[in-house]
Amino acid sequence: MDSTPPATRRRSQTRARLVEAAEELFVARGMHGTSIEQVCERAGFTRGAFYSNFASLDELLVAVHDRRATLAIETVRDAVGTMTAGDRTPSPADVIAVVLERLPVDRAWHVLSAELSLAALRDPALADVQRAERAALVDALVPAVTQALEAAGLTAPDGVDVLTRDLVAAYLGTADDRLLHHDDAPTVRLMTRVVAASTRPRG
Amino acid sequence: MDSTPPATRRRSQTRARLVEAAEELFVARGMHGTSIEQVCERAGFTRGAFYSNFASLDELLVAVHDRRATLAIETVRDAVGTMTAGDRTPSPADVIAVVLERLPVDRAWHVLSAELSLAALRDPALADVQRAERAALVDALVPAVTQALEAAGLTAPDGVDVLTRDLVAAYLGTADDRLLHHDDAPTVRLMTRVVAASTRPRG
DNA sequence: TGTACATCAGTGAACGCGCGTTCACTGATGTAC
DNA sequence: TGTACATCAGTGAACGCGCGTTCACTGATGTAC
Repeated sequence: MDSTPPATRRRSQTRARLVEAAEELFVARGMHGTSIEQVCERAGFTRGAFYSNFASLDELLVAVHDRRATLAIETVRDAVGTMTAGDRTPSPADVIAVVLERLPVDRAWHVLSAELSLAALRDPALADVQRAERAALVDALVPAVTQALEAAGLTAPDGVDVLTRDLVAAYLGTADDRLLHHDDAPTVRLMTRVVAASTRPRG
Repeated sequence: MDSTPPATRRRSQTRARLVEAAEELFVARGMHGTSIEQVCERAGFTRGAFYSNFASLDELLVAVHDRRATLAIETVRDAVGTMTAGDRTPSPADVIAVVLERLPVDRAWHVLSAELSLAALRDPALADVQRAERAALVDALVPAVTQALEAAGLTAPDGVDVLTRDLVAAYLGTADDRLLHHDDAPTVRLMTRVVAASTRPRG
């Protein structure tokens, strides 16, 4: 997307500040409700700095998402690591609870995902970004699900990766309800149903 | 939302033309990528006509959604009616297949829903619109699900409405995949799983 | 049914601002010696 | 370690356009008689 990689330290710091400012503004007002000038002003630069680092707002959106996705993956890995380190072996319900609790899928994440979804429906390059991001999230979750199934004495006939993808879909499909009602129950119920229907006792 | 109801025939025609133009543009360029001037130009009016009929772009978005939602509900009812009229009694798989085939949840619908989701996260009034729209869709589907369960000799212990809501969530959670990969399989699989986990043999 | 009148929906011109984009420049950063 | 120089990142002013918003107006629509 960007032709020249950030060479100097100064440059990468500028990029980082622009990306952070853009993230805050995109969440608050939407990507198309945000002007390049607003991003630069919040980051403490003049508009020229933007053009020296990015070609378009879309490119900024991708950078914002790269950052978010990286943080999300790290958080998931940490959560999985914590479960592994404990004495008790986790059940599927434990995994669902822990992931729900730790996943940084808050209002901000949801807003940015919706923005990316919209952009992806209009630009194939952004569709690839979205697909890659979703896949990375699923990959990061697979070990947790695998481990939980083993602990519970269950197998997933279609494969753990398929089950994990279904769980993420269930999670995202109930996102509107969850965020607007502030109630995890529908999400937990649907995810539990998915696990029940997609697993069998080991043997 | 709008203080004065469309009184005269002329007025309601103007509104309708503005709403249609807005829908096309919102789908193509996004709500915030669309200017009031563009809407008016496409509808064949000057900008004053917009201000004579709507207070803001948000109000136009609501009008666009009201129209879409009405059409979607009608389509679903027709599909349900068709199934009822036939000789065979439908199975759950039939219901899933028919609804998937007939639901007007194409790219355009998805774009508009994403726009509404975004707007709803910033404006409680729009969140109510979104909630009502989702609820109306679920309500329209409940008879089809009820009928399919009866035909298959199944009951839904948590209630058909809950199951239907889960099915819609499953459908929406796989929307990105479905639209980007042009593959219904993940959706069908997830919905089938939900039915399997949420029903029991009648008895 | 026709005429006179009142209402009001949409016109179109005008104002001005925010912002995208460009570009000659400056001063900060890194390098060679 | 210090100095001279080259590079290049970000500045800030300038240009102009698209568009939001307003408003006095006109001519289309509906009503009273």
